[in-house]
Amino acid sequence: MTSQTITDGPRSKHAQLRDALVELAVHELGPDAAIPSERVLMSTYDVSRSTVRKSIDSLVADGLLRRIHGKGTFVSRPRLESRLHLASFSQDMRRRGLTPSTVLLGIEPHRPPVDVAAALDLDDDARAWRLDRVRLADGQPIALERGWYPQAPLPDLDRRDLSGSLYEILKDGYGLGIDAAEQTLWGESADVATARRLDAPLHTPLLVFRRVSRSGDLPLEHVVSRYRGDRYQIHMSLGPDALGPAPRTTKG
Amino acid sequence: MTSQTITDGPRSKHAQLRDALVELAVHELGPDAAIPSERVLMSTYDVSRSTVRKSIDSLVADGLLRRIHGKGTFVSRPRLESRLHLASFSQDMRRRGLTPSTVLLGIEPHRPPVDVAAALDLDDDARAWRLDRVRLADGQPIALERGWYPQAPLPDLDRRDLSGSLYEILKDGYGLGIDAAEQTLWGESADVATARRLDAPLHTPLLVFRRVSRSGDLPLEHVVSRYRGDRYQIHMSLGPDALGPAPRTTKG
DNA sequence: CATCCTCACTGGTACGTACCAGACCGTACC
DNA sequence: GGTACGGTCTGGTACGTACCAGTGAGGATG
Repeated sequence: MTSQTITDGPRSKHAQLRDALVELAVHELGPDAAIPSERVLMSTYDVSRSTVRKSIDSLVADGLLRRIHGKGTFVSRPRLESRLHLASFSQDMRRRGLTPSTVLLGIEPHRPPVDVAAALDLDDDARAWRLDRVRLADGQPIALERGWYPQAPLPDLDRRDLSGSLYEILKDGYGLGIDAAEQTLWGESADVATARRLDAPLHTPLLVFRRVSRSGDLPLEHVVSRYRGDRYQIHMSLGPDALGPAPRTTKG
Repeated sequence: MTSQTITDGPRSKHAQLRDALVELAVHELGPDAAIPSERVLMSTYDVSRSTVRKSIDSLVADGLLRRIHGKGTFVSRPRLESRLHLASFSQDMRRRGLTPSTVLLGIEPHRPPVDVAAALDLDDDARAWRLDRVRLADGQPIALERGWYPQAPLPDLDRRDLSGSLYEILKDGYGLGIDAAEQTLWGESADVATARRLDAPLHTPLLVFRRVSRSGDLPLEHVVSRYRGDRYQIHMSLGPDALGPAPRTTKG
């Protein structure tokens, strides 16, 4: 029984309930199982129905649950859960039913390398925040990230709480929501420093993402993330709408 | 003036309001403009605030609007069109400006492993074609593939010319075009046999794709491809679209 | 036995209310 | 002039109520 109670506090009730439902769906129930009805959840957690619905709404949007009118709300098949889209690490992990956390290694202003400066549209002598973090899922190290962020639009970034979703800080703290990104992916093998940070053996295969993210036309992030290839997988659905009208595969 | 009234009827109010807001945001306002506040929209359209919020919620989820607490709700910049590609190796390489070629290692009927049989909807004792190939780009080995194909819908597959695009054979030879796939990607490190086949050093980082492809409801292919992580990169454009992954391969 | 109807569930829509929290501006104060 | 404060905008959270609509089981009816 994990029906922890929902309390008033800094964390919203629907966020707490959402976590409880993820826990329930992933760890106690399984794919295709029905979760308790909305009215049952109301009394179980002592919240209103609109709060229950808001929690479920977000999990449906994330693909973890699906609703069937007149029948109930059900846990989705895992393979439909994770699609490759513009998600932050935190969102990504929650969608997989894992609890994200972060170890902050450091944030300091530095002069970025030329390729980073070019990607962020910075002058050669400009400085930028250099943020190093280890990202964990259920307490296990998954990824090592080095991100670069321009200083001008993001003053005092070093005074923020950088243990959570940076995308939420950008959006809620600066009004700069990430809405597009270009990403390149390749493979590497872990060197000594990376292996130590990820608590992994030397030469562990890594999935390396280089991402440049924008808010509108403004480049806000250049981040290289090294994921443990043995613990992290990417799922993609290549659906029929991806093919376009032509019978042969689309180009460009 | 496009403030059409919201009426009771078969179409929900929040859906009508949503359309009205799209019209307003796209055709009357523009990027970065503020839409009327929620309380103004309430009285303008004579609906409750929760209905207003529900309409805005869905447009925020779609990326058309963004909210800033204390300031207002604003029209987003148009988001990237992102489509994914269901490309074969041959198509993929040609798009990169490289010449694809193939070394056929062998094709034989075998009893597939249980996970493969399950993915292909085969009985436990059924046999399937097992096809091993090395894929090259401009003469250099890039990927090692092991594919499984059901025998029943694909008689005489072993008599075809398997040095080119298998997807073209399926489509032109059997009338079975691949129109959907599920793909999973992770990292591995090359073992001795794989390294030799790819003419690569031991422990070369690999990008491993497992793909199950379908023609309609019929699973036609289960293939595991091991790409050299140092020679092969994947490039993708990511939009905020929750539905829309968008791997777009480019030259690495 | 088959069919229809009712009823008790499920989620879906919509309302109104209350209060909290962030952003901004003008004014009073130092 | 600069600062602090308060009023008043903004969106955010949460409650309760009412009723509509789809589903399915079980009983009444032919």
